[in-house]
Amino acid sequence: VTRVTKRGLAAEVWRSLLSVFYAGFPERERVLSEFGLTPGDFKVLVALSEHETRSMRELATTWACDASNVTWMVDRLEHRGLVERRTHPTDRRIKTVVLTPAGAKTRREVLARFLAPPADLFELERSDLEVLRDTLARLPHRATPFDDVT
Amino acid sequence: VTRVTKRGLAAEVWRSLLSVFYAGFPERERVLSEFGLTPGDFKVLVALSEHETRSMRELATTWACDASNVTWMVDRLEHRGLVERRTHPTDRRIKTVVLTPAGAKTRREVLARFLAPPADLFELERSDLEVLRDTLARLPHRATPFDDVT
DNA sequence: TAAGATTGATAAATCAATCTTA
DNA sequence: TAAGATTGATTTATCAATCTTA
Repeated sequence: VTRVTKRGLAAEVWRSLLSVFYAGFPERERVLSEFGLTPGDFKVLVALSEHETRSMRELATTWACDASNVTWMVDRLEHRGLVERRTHPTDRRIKTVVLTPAGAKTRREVLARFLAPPADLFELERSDLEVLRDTLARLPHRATPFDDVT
Repeated sequence: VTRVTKRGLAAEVWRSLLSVFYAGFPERERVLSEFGLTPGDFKVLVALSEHETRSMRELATTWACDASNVTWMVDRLEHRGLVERRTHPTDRRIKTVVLTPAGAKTRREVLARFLAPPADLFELERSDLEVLRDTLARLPHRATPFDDVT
């Protein structure tokens, strides 16, 4: 009898998932240029939410990029009127970044495109999708930058 | 009775998959800097395989980036001795990019890290992983740039 | 004429200081 | 001292021509 290791199983599953992600790569790039956003701009928009604010440092660690990069990305978004810098009420070192109404709108629109399930998923039967949903629900829950988007 | 649309189901599934994908983002960035590869370098390495060659244009369309960008990325990799440019046998306009033995080795090593399933997947029971594997196997098969990696 | 690739100019991201406040 | 953020210099990536071959 063939004995498939748990590691082997996980590897097969991960391959399938990666192929779905990579298939959508060109489309995601198109969406960004449609909205006139650089990958960096997008990262900042996503990491912010309409109800929570983030500091420059938090934005940098969220995306594993340099703090100076965040300064630059927020500058661009601020000039476009999509975000604003505020000074932290108690710690004057911290700059807090908040979405403007226009920024919240852009964020909703671009995320709606990103969060739309890829066409391949619709190829599955309804019952298959239910199985996937129920099984994936048992994964440890990880916070995402788009948890607030409905 | 609540009626969940197929679209709603797919959206839930996609959210779960995205959260897994985004959780691994910082780690993937770390791997790249460990190997001294820019995201562009990585894209070229992945898109090549040990048995197939790709033209500059094919590399550009695979990753939805500009052809001039590919010129630049291949330059860097060629200086590091990881790839070589060859002239196409019949069409002298085309430059074919091939992996050197060192490039093939680097590609295997970095892909081994990228293709390693994230720790969260191992949190699932063996039976859950089997269900995922079998269900995902019914997705339409899409070629990935790493199909050749075992 | 058009496709493939490169070059040169611009924009964006990263790295190494610097400045401010805790 | 150290954390948070910014500035300036360097590296990468993108955009607009240019060059070569089909």
